[in-house]
Amino acid sequence: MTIEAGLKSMTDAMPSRTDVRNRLLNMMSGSDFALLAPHLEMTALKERQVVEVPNRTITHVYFVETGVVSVVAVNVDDHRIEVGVIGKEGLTGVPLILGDDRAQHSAYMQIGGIGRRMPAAAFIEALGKSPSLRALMMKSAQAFMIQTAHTALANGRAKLEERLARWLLMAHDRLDSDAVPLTHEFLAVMLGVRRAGITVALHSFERRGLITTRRGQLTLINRAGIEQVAGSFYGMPEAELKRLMSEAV
Amino acid sequence: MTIEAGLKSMTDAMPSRTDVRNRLLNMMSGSDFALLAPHLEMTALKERQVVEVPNRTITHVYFVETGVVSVVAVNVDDHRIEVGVIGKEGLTGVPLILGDDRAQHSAYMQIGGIGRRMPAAAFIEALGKSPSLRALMMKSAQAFMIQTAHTALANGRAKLEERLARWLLMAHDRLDSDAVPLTHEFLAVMLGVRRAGITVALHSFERRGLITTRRGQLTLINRAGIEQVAGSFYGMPEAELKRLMSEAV
DNA sequence: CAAACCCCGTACGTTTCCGTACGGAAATAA
DNA sequence: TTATTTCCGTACGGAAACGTACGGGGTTTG
Repeated sequence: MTIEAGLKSMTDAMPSRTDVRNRLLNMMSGSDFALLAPHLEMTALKERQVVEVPNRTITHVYFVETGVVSVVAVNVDDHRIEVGVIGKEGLTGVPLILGDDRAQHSAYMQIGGIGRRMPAAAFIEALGKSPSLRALMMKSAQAFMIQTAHTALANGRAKLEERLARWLLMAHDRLDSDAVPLTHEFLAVMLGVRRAGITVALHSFERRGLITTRRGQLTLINRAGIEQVAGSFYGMPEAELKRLMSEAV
Repeated sequence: MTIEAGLKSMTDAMPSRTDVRNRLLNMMSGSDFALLAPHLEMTALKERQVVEVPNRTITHVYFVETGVVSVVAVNVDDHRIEVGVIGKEGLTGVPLILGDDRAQHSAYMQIGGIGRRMPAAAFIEALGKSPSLRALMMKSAQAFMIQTAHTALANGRAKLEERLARWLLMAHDRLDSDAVPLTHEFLAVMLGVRRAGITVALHSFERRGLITTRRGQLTLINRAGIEQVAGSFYGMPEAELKRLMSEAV
């Protein structure tokens, strides 16, 4: 199926489908891809690069291929916390899918990578033309919403170590390597806790043989063990994503 | 406009628009209302009545008119926390709007009331027929999503008193009275904290003249004061709801 | 009208995490 | 190489909320 679709898109002038690593672009029908392809632009997504600013119009949607986007809710009092992450399974600009043109949250590359982007207007136009594309994008939005709900659950009920484990697993799912290139400081911002709290927790993980650490980087070496730490705070949104995407044919 | 639309729908056999108190049903076009009306059924929404069960197909959508629905995320380990509330501004069954037929979360009447409900299948069919209805429902879904994101923020960063104040304000927005008929126990479940913690916090509110309390009920008597306690954890989702609904014409 | 139940007030020791802060080691810039 | 910056390890007192529990006063039920 993938091969067939890939070959089909080869006949188009636009980016060949075979080298696209975003899962949504991969799985959508050839005709939906053809609708988007003329507007897709390959782009580097550098660490800390901002893709959405709260209260501002969304200019582009980004189909992430490698790297991880953090979506961070911000208060007027500068309280902030991550409400979701986006990687190769998704795209930024979820509000556009629901007919809103503005970002409520801050979104930026937490871990650098690459992706394809297209202007918001072109994306909206394509959505208007294709019910099947719309359906797929809405399932993606739904998956993101489930993730956010579980972030709320974890924030309210889980301990620091459980939340940290959950975050590492979500990042790992979206990376091609076991290395997570992040400082304690940034992990702390995402989870809304002290930097020192992260340091201590990671130490504990390391002592238990779950990860190794270096300055500005940590590496998962026992994923199953980390899953055990996260317990039931990890997994449900991931299973739902799988379900939604398989339903989407 | 409302009058005109109201008169128009009077010509139909189905529920007259004038006595409908759900804001979405109020504001949608006469033709969209006509699309739904034949399937709408007036229904009592009793305290603790379950409207959605996790992992089960959604049978009906409920347009709430009075009362408050709690949407509660549940873990396999029975950790639970409220991720959103729905009142007269919205409807239950948000996943249906996004093309999913299942509920991820538990949803039940936290405060009893009345509403109109319709079978999921009929709702989906109506969505398929009317782009404008779809647009309105998606804006509603978007508003709910924003609320959930801010619940995640509050759960992660706010103190118990701030979160409790936020919850009381959100409930108050959806009630016609200043009385909130709830036990400490249920407030505790929603916020994911100890019952005793709620008791102490409410006491503090009462001492400060913000509320009065009775067994199984509390009454807001100084809303501005409660807003001050909630600080910036309250308000943003409410403002966004307003914006989204006014944009929706 | 008594028994049972539910709800609230209160208490105490404990856990978790915070705020803050300081110094040293590693990386980067000059 | 040296200076500067960034990042990490560690520490300490304190705040917030937890788990648990007990009793008493309302409210419902038999």
